[in-house]
This record gives sequence, C-alpha cells and structure tokens, in this order.
Amino acid sequence: MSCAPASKPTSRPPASCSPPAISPKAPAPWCRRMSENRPMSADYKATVFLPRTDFPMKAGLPDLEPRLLRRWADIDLYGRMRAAARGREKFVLHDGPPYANGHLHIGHALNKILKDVIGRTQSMLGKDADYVPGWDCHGLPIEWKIEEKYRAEGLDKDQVDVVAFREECRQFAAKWIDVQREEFKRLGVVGDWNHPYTTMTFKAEATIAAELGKFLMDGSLYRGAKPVMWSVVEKTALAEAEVEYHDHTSVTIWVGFPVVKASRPELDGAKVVIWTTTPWTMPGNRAIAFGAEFDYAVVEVETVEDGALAWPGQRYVVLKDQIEQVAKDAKCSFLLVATLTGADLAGTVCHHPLKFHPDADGGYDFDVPLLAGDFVTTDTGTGFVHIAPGHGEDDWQLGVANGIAVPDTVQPDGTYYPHVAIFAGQAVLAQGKNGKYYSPVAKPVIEAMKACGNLLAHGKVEHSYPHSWRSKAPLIFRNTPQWFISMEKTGLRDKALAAIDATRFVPDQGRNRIRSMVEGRPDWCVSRQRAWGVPITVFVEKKTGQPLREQEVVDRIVAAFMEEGADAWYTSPPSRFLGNGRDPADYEQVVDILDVWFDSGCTHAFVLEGDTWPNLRAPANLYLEGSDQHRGWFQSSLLESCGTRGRAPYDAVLTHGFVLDEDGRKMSKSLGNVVSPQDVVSTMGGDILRLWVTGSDYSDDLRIGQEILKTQVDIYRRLRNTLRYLLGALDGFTDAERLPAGDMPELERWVLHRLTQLDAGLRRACADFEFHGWFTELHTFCAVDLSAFYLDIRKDALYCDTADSPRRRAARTVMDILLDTLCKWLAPFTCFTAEEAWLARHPSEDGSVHLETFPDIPAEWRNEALAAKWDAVRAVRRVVTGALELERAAKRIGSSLQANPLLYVDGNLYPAIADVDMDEVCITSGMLVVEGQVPDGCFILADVPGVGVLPRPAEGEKCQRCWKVLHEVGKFSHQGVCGRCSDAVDRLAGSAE
RNA sequence: GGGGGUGUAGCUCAACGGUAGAGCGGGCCGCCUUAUAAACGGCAUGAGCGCCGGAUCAGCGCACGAUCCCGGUUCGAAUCCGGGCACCCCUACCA
Repeated sequence: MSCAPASKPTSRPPASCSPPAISPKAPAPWCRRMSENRPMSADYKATVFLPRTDFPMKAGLPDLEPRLLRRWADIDLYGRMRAAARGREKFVLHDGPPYANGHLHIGHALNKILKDVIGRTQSMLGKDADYVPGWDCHGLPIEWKIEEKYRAEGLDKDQVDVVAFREECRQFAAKWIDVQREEFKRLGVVGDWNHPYTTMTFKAEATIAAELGKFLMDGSLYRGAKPVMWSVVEKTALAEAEVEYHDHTSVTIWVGFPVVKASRPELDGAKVVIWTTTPWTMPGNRAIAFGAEFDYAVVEVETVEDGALAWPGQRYVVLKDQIEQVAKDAKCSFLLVATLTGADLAGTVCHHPLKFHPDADGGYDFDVPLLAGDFVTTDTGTGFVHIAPGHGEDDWQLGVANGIAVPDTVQPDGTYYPHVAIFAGQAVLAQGKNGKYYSPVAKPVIEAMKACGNLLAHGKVEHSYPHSWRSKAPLIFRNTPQWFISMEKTGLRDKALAAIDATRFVPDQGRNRIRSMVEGRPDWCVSRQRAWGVPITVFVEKKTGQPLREQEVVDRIVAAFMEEGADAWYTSPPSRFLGNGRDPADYEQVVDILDVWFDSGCTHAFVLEGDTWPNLRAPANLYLEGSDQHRGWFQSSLLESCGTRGRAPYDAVLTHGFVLDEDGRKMSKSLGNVVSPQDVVSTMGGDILRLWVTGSDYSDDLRIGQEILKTQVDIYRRLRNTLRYLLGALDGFTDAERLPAGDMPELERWVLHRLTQLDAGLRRACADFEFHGWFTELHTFCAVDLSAFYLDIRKDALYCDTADSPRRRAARTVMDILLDTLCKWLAPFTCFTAEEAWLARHPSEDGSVHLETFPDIPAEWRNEALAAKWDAVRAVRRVVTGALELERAAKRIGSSLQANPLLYVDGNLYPAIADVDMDEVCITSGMLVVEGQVPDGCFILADVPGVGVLPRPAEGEKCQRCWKVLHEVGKFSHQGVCGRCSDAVDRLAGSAE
C-alpha cells in the first residue's frame, strides 16, 4: 500500500515584509464577516478576481427583444447577412404562405420559428440561406369579410362593381399582411420582410395565369360537369378545406321503387326499398345501388299497425339483415318470401316512384336500373342506396361508369330548375324562423310519394352533415360545370408519384401519406364561382363548347396582367386578348376564378424562378409546413410543378405536427386552453417560445401550456446564467492571456473534448433538421459539465490565482472559447439572448453574432482517452461529494472547503486519478489519496466500487482570501492568507504601483 | 367509417429485442453575501397494487413489480405481432 498526498506542496516562501496592500475599495465595516477568532484580519475581497459583467441576471426579454430588433433594423443586419453570404452555396427554404387574415396563432409561430431556426442554422453552417416570406391573399375568407361589410351597410355584393370589390379585398389582405409581418418579426424571424412575396402582386397574378395557360395548352385543363359541395347561401362551390361537419337534423324517407323488369321471378311485383336522408334528391334519382356480396330478401307485408303506409300483401326487397328494422320503421310485419344474393339483383330495372304522379307529366318516365356499388354498407338503411348522379360523389362515379347522364335538377340558389316535374321552383334548403336550416321540399316529396303509394315510412335523423365553414349553412351536392386539371391526360398522376419517390421526406412517413393521396385523388377541380382571385383566363368557343387553346391569346393575357393585374380580365374588352382575327361574339369569357390552392401551388414559379429574388432558385431545398399540407400546399405545388415542369418544386419536405394543449387536446376557445404567441412574447419573450420549438419533437404533435412554458423559462435561466458567468469571468480578458490547448491542464482539455462531441451533434442535428435531442445535450452540458463541475472547480483559480498563472490563463482561454461557441451555437435558436451575450463580450456599433458562422472546433481537441479518464475522475468525485453530504447533514461541515478527506481508491480506478489534484476537483482544502483496498467504515457508493472516503475536517486556519483551510495560513507576509494568496496580493500590489 | 400518427417519471425527451435513463421541476441540506439569491453547489427522491394512519413521513403486506390496457411470439418485449382504449392530423359523410 502506498500513500500519496494529493495536495501539491505549497513551497513558495514568504515574500516580503511589507504590509499588505489593500485596495482602496475595501468594503465598508458592515460588510465585515471575519470570524471572531481572527480579529485582526484584513478584507481581501478587493484582491480577488470576482466575475464582473453588466449582463443582467434577469433577462427582461419583453423589453430587450424589441430593442434588439430596432438595433438590427438600424444596422441593416438582414442586408449585411445577405452580403456576407454572397457567393456561398445556396440553401432555399421556400416559405409556404399563410393566409393574410387575422392575427397569428401558436401554429403560425411554431411554423415560422422552425423555418427561422433552420434558415439560421444553414447560414451559420456557411450557406447562403435567404428567406423570403410570403402570403396567400386571394380566396373566400377575405371575400366574405368584405361581403359582410357590404351587408352591414345594406348593400348587395352583386350591386358592387367587381373591380371595386376586388380592390377592397386587396386592401384587406394588405392590412393583415402588415399586422402579421410585425408579429412574425417580433418572434425573431429574419428574412426579406421589406420584399415579401404575395399571391396578389401583378407579377404573381400574371404568372398564375401563365401557369394555367400551360395546362390549357397541353390539354389537361377541361370543363366538366360534376357534383360538388355547393353552398346555396354563398352560391358557390366549396373547396374541401372550406367544409366543416356539424350535426344536422334531416328528414328521412323509405321509398319503394316498383320493379318493372325482374332479374329473378321472385322480384316480380315487388318494390325495392331505399332509405335516404335527402328527400330533395329524389327528383335526381337515376339508379339504385346494391352490394353484390350481401344477402337480400323479398318480404310480404303480413299485418300493419296504425299509421303504417304499407298494406298487406305488398312485397318489398330489403337487405336480409335489416328486415326487422325496416318492419319496425314501417310499422308492419313481414313474411319472408324469398332470399337472394346481391348478384342475383343485377339486371333488375325499376321505374321512378313518382312516374305516375298526376303532376309528373312524363318527367319521371325513365328506367331506374339496379347497379352494384362497392360503397354500399349493411349497417344502416335497407341495403339499397338511391343514386342521384348529380348529388353525390359515389353517385356520380357510378352513373358515369354505367353511362347514365347526370341530370341538372337544382339551380345555384338551391331551387329546382323549371324543368323539374312537380317541384319546379321549390327550395331544397331554407332557414327556419329559429335560425336552423331545413329542407322545405321534404314535405312535398313525402306527399308526392304517398300519393303514388310508394312511401313506406318517414322520420327524422340527426347526423353529421357538411356545412359551409363560413356561413355554417348545410351544403348540398350539386351538379355544376367546373374546370378540372386531368390527372391522366398528360400522365400527371404518374409524374407526381415519381416525383414523390425522388423527394426526401422528414419524417419519412410523409411520403406514404402524400403518395396515397395522389394515388387516389380525382381530377383537380380548380374553379370557384367567386370574385376575389385570379380568373380562369379561358375563352370557350360557343360553337364547339371547347376552350380556345392559343398561345398568343395566353401571352396577351399574361402581358396585360403583368401591367395591370388580374383586374384586366374584368376591365378589358375580350378583343384585347382574342386579337384581331376573332369575333368576341363567338366566345364565352369564363368568369370563374381559380382555386386558391392553384395560386399557392404556383408560388415556386413566381418566387423561386425569375430574378425578383436573386438569392433564391428552383427547385427549393426544402418546403416546411404542418402535416395538414400533405393535402394542401405540398400537393398543389407538386401537381402544378409536375404538370408544368415534370418534377417536384422541392428536394425535401419537412412536416411538423400540430400544437395541442398540455393534456394533448386541441386548442379551442370553448375549452379555454388557447395559448397565443402574442401573450407568450409579451410576458416571457420570443426566446422562450423559440426555446419551446427547439426543445420539442416537432415531427409529432407538440404541446404547450403554462407548465411547459415554465420549464422553458427554467431552461432559459440556466443558459442565461452560464453565459453571464462566462462573461463575468472574462472581465478584462485579452488575447495576450490566451494559452494554446496543448499547454492546458487536462481539465481544460476535457472541456474542449466535450465541445468536439457537441459540435458533431450539432452538425448532425442541422443535417437532420432535428434539434431537440442536441439541445437537451447542450443544456445538460451547461448545467452538469460546466456549472456543476468545470466552472465550480475553476472558481478557485479564477478568483485567487495570480493573473499570469497558467492555470488561470488556461481556464480563461477555455471560458472565452466556451462563450464564443455558446453564443454562436445558440444564435439560431435563442437569437435575442445570443446576440445580447455576444454584444456584451464584443461591444460594437454594428456587430452581431448573426454575421458569424458556427465555430470551427479543431478535430485535435477530440480525446477519447482523456474523456474516459475523466469519467472515472468524476465517478470518484461523486463518492467524495456523497461523503461530504453526510458530514454536512451532521453539521460537522458547511462548505466542502472545510473538509480534507481521506480517499481510498483501489487499483482499478487509481491510475485514473493518480496525477489528478483531487482536492481541486472535489473543492476541498486538501485530500489524502491512498491506493488500496477500502477499509471498513468508509463512505462508499454501490455503483462506484473500489472507492471509499473517510471524511475529515480540514485543519489549520482558513485563508481569508481563498477560503481554503490550511496549516500554512498565517505564515506569510500577509495576514490570514495562504502562500498562494499572499503571493497574489503582492503581485497585485506590485502591478498597482 | 377509412387512412396516417402518437401514448415511457409532474414536464421535455432517451433507450427501440438483452440491466428503464437524462435534464428540468418538486423535496431536503448547504452556501459563514467569492455566479450576491428569479443566483450557486450537494444529496435523496420520483415509473405497481393494497394495508395501517385524521393526514404526512415511516412501516407492513401482496406482487416479485414498473414504459396506456389486454393477449401473443421469444430464453428475454417499452421495443416485434394481434386486439382494445385515448388523443391528434387527413379523409368520408353513410344514402
């Protein structure tokens, strides 16, 4: 067994006999805190290098951030960032445009902060990553706002000039762009805010028209007829995104369709029973669908109850499993006559149940065939679905597949066309006195069916039903002429699928998601019967009904739009576009506008291409939006670009989840769980919100609430105080003090090694666009490695060593590297605080950390062997601190400097600590390290075998300067201090002269 | 209804077929004002069920435990498979 004192001998002899040089700034007497047994001791506080900085502990972000934003504007930081990036490799993150309507919500904040973080990390990796924000301006929500205003003034929109109306919409969008711009900037998002793109600039409108022209010219744009979700209140077709589902009470009817041609003898004289919740669609009925796999039954009415509409002896065909339910609904009992499968029904033909109505006048004199439909289900109804091809997607497809013409029955205002027998002019939907919508024609239909003897029953049902997201009125499916882009004519679907395969998706599940949507989607309906948008710039030749496909015409339209905006479509005579050779009377000018998804799908064309923003280029490296945009912008952009350019407009697509409350529920006003970014920013600060984004796994849904934000504030405080301490420690640091890494103690080299690990992690995180794991690591580094370990240990050298001590110089060199590195690493994330700290270190008129790039961490700092050794040192340290804790609990010691323990380390771990100052590492006044077995009675930790600590109090006097308790104290020229401190005081006095 | 996703300590996240971990928070202690306190350090907690207590701590018992629940594959499952439940996104709107 060998004994080795771990403390370095203090060999410096007493220096001089001169009295201690005490700084004139010696504290006032009330600060005196000397122990009573050393009444004559001096106060050495002024000779200690305490941290000094103006960087405040309390951030005051709500005040600080606007100040920094003003500074950045004053020094044109954005312009200088662009200048600094000139010539570098480009990284283009193309902004998905938010809708310019209303204040930002937390989802906007997440999206834009994430974009900003990625843009900034790419910049700091040394790329040219310009960010041009954009806005989506056209569309129904704004149009509706203006209409609302008109209604409030008692005006009808139709009385207002369309160009004037569009101008109001434009002003409205412009107003909200200004509001949102300021809100985004407040979040610290950096970009070309003075030159954002919008979908309503003349150039954008012209480009959109030009892009549409490409689909026109290649034949994929066509006019078709299709039932679409239609609002009779707004008199327009609605996009999928504009539809909401709410409960709605509908009248239901059971109707028997008399069989006129039976595929099987059992069906002769029977009626096929359908059930529907939309009686108003009965005039549009043209077929009946059944499930080929299901079992059906022919039943005969045996008895009837009061109020039943059937009569004994009548035969009906229904789904076998629903016999009892239908009997109950029809208030009668059935006898089973025959059973047959769905397939047996093929070929059966019925006539319309209203064919023999006295007022029918031949209007319902047509065959109603039974057709197999795979959408038929057995859980509700009768197993038969009435098919009105003009009133449903399934209906339409089945009709088209079987060559059935799609009838037009309902006019745009929701009334039947004059040609509709019995019901002409009646409304299918109206608002009752109680404000609820109902179908006024339900009753007449019931009466008509009754009159024909074909009504079996009627009732009411409450069910989820589509409603207009704005007017909240129920919607109908209505057959309308619409413009479509074919998914097949030019192979658009295949091109899009190939492009999906060629795109990187982060996370990868996004690929399947968009793929399955593109695989199954119908042709793209791009028309809207509205006013605020880019018109469908097409002329239809009256003679042929075909759109005019003429490039010169397209070019003239585009040129006009470029000069005057899309209003030119409304203000110019058609001859201006048609040219001299054509008679405008021969053409119909289309007045529909484009779906706003087509607008935003074209942003790549007018933002990334061309020279308006020379820092951008197509295709974009990245599109980044919420996961709902698989259906929206990711797809509209993909289809537009594949149709016109044969490839996706992006190389990679990143999606993030949705923001939920702390319990994982959707935010809603009614639940009162809405967190607004404006509130967070004004009470806690933008950096807190940015920290929340950075620390969250945004590939999935993420949560926010008071507790989560409080956690972010705590994390922020740790980062801030680490920066603050480093700033204080570096007070007066100059390059002359710097020491090369090779000359540093192991502890410093270990810190540098940790930086190489974190650096590698950061670069990985940037490449993967995934920061939360790395950020946790960085925070742990600050809290555990720096604050609790490295900085704590180095306080002694920092405060008490002489200014030229290599140990102190090494520490300050590393702290400078740490501060520099932390500021730069934090810059993309907590952009305000990083700047604040940077400026505290490098005061300057126009400097900024955001003009920097990530530091180059020298590869030679990496030292795995050293790291392994220091892992062992820290394990031993834990045993010591654990032992001291018991002493503290027993009131034998307070601070660890009051201890001078005996440390036993066996042969396994001893080599790791043999040449380490364990008293320095453990912050004790001394330590005796013994290599060998741990004797009984020592403090041990189960997970650090072979290490034992025998705590002992430090003996001697407490050095008044460094607080170590040492025997040598008092034996030097200065009173009450150790040799090192006495020397340091001398040096200080010398340099002060 | 269909498609996709998620579910691990109070919070944020690890581990992703082989000992369930970190940081933060909360708790206790120290810091003799040397990160001057909205600071700093240390320690111990924290992922079943039940019993006994007015309650808390401690204690005891069951289990032989712990990754939303149930089941399966496996020597071994948080991890793979199946079935539920909950929540989120997309979609449909069911006649």
